[in-house]
Amino acid sequence: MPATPTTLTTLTTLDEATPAALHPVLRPLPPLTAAGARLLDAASELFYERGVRAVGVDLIADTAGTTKKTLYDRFGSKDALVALYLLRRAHRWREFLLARLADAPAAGPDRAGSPDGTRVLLVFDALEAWMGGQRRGCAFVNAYAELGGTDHPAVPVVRAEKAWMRALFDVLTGDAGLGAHVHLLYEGTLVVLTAGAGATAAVDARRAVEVALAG
Amino acid sequence: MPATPTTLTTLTTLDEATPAALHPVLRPLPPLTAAGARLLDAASELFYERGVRAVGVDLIADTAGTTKKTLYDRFGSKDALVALYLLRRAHRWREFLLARLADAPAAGPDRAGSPDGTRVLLVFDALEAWMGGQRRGCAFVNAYAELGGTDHPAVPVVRAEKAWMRALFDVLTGDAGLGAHVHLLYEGTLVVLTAGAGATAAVDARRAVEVALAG
DNA sequence: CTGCGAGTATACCGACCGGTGTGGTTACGT
DNA sequence: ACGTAACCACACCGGTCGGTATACTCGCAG
Repeated sequence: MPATPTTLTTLTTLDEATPAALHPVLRPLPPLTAAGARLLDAASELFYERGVRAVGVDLIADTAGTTKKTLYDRFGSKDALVALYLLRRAHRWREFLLARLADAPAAGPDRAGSPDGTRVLLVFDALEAWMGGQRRGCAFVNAYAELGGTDHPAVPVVRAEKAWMRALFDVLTGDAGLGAHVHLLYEGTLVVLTAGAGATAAVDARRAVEVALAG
Repeated sequence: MPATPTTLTTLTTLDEATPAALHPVLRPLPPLTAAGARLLDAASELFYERGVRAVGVDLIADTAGTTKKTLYDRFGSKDALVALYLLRRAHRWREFLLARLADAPAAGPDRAGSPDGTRVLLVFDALEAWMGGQRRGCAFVNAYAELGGTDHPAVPVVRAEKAWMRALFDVLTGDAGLGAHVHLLYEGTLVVLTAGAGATAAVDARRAVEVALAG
């Protein structure tokens, strides 16, 4: 029984998928001052590329062209900055994804025999475009790997993001079992794209999704 | 094109799955002195539970009831100790898994219509037994999350482990496409078991594997 | 008896960690 | 003219990081 509420599984249509209304952890982003925005930008890139614990606040402040003082005035702590980094990334990924899905024909749920290029496959297309050949994988999985055993404020953000993706696949497929199957493929694809030895993960994933939808 | 050789994909029978012969990275484990074994044991638990970067060498030496001097005399560096931790874990997981598979009927490859309880499902049973309700997930994925962007000696160990699992699924299914599908489900299951919000990952995975094998 | 590998104990190193404090400079709203 | 929020520069804090050095004890094989 997770600490965060799981009202997400009641999601039934894409229109309800505005994250803030669905999950208190996925609150709207706070406004940022000029230096604050530079700090969050610098921190986001450094955190993603090198890991959360490997990046110190001095480096963040220097990269942003500002000072530690300003960092702590704006964000209060490094932990809060980490949580905000993941929160903003989750928002941006959802916007990126929903914008692509909004252009889809999107009649009924995606099942066997639906028109080619189902919305589920669009998610995997979006994932590939989002990743763009990067080798650092899923920011949420990475952060959880570093912080999972703690009560760090970023942990519930990670769980909320994963729950939202699962709920999205449930909606797109109209079937909880199928949604779970595709969600497992989605998470597996992210891992193999990153730490896998072969380069065929993307095409493997597409074929697997097609098999799952046809089953 | 990964730096490590990928001769693993030529694996065709389970008998060839002795890791040392297959992949130079998965070399046999070096012998350990008494204090060395205590150090590696302590380091393994601490690394897995808290993450590689979050654990200092002082803590490892104290936990093992020895000193930093001995640690550096035996292992040379923290990086080498980390790589050895993952290497030993990979060996133990493979032994655990292959022992369970050796008891299976194991006629031909697992496909649709094969006897209930295929060997592929045995892998997922073994995974669940191996994890045993832990919430810290895959040690290799976690380590890669912390070290992936570097040239740390543990990185090739992680890639070799993932490549070996992929090759194993290819052998068990007798079909590269199907092996890829099941491997994605395997990696996804590990992630969702760990960072997922719901507790149904294990049963979801079993059902998804059955669908994949039947497809 | 000697040499040596293993282990213990402890002190030390420079670098970096997250976080705070002080003081001063802009720009803006009232 | 005044207060205030945002920002910068810089010094400082205790603690921890990975790694090294010195000196000593023990068991064992030649």
